[in-house]
Amino acid sequence: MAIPDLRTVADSLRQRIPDLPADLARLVRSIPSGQVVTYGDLAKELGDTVASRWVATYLLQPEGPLADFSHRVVRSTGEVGLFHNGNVTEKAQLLLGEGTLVQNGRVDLNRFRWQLPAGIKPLVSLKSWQKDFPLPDEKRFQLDRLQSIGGLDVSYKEDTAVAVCSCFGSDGKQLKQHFVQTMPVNFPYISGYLAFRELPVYLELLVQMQANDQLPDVLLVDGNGKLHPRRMGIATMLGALVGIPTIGIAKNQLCGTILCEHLNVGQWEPIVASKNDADNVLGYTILPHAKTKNPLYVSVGFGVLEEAMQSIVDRCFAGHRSPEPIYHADRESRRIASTL
DNA sequence: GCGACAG
DNA sequence: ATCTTGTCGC
Repeated sequence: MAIPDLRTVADSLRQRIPDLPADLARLVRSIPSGQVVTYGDLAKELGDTVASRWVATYLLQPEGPLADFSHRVVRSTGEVGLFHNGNVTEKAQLLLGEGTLVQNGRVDLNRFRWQLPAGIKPLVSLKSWQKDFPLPDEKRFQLDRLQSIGGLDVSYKEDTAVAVCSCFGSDGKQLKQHFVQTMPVNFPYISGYLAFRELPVYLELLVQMQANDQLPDVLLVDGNGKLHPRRMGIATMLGALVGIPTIGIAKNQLCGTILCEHLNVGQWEPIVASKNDADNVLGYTILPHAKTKNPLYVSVGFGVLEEAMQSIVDRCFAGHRSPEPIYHADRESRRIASTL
């Protein structure tokens, strides 16, 4: 696959990403006085209950934009729950003032629960996009012609993302140069949907690198590839969008089952879909060195076979937990974000 | 109460 | 990811 014009790719991707905070705001404002919904009701209406945590933290922000409405959102047990200003008594008083009975700190959901109207569920659309994500023909990856390895990571200063791509030689240890891209972010972090938060800034970064004719031969991405509930983590989506081989490198396990009971340093151990589906290898876990007891979770993104993936990642280990290109991108993006 | 979810 | 004081170890 030839590398497409990334300006076009970046623009069309951004158009397909929903405005989740606006969708949540519309739902919360639609709750009538005298009625309540739960955090999970809102998440379900957005399309995935996994978004419950984001819904709760968003509504509980101290100076949040929905402060005038969020008292109508309670826990699934009926408990009134926390309030954005820390004053749980005020939340109960506001509910009582609207005619919503609060007894022993709880609302009777059978009586006061508002049925949110069924609408377009943005997270359902994103899930089906991931499930059917178009995977172009993979360029035959030549390990012996590998010249540059890029490491990608993002840090944040409030709602500004700072993405860095650190370019290393094929030895995986020598830094050649690095590129930086900053962009405001709107899409929240929701487990399983990381790509929709971080792809826009990555693509803008790669647009810049393409203009300088400095795109690496392979990209190590902070996050997962195939090791994902829908087998479509950020590394896979990014690789398929830009036509560059990618590898996903995560510091925490998102899904899957590790069959072996003990990890030996430097040894690649498979992560399978489940005990019942033990032939379905989604990725690998590896302990980079004896100093850390925390392993990494590595999976194929796009356009790389597992053998080449292991060879590339192995040569990038040099005393840190993360492969050097990712380690450098992480440190540099964090440093720049802290100056904003 | 338990499980628990990349960044 | 970020927030955040002290603390442990090389």
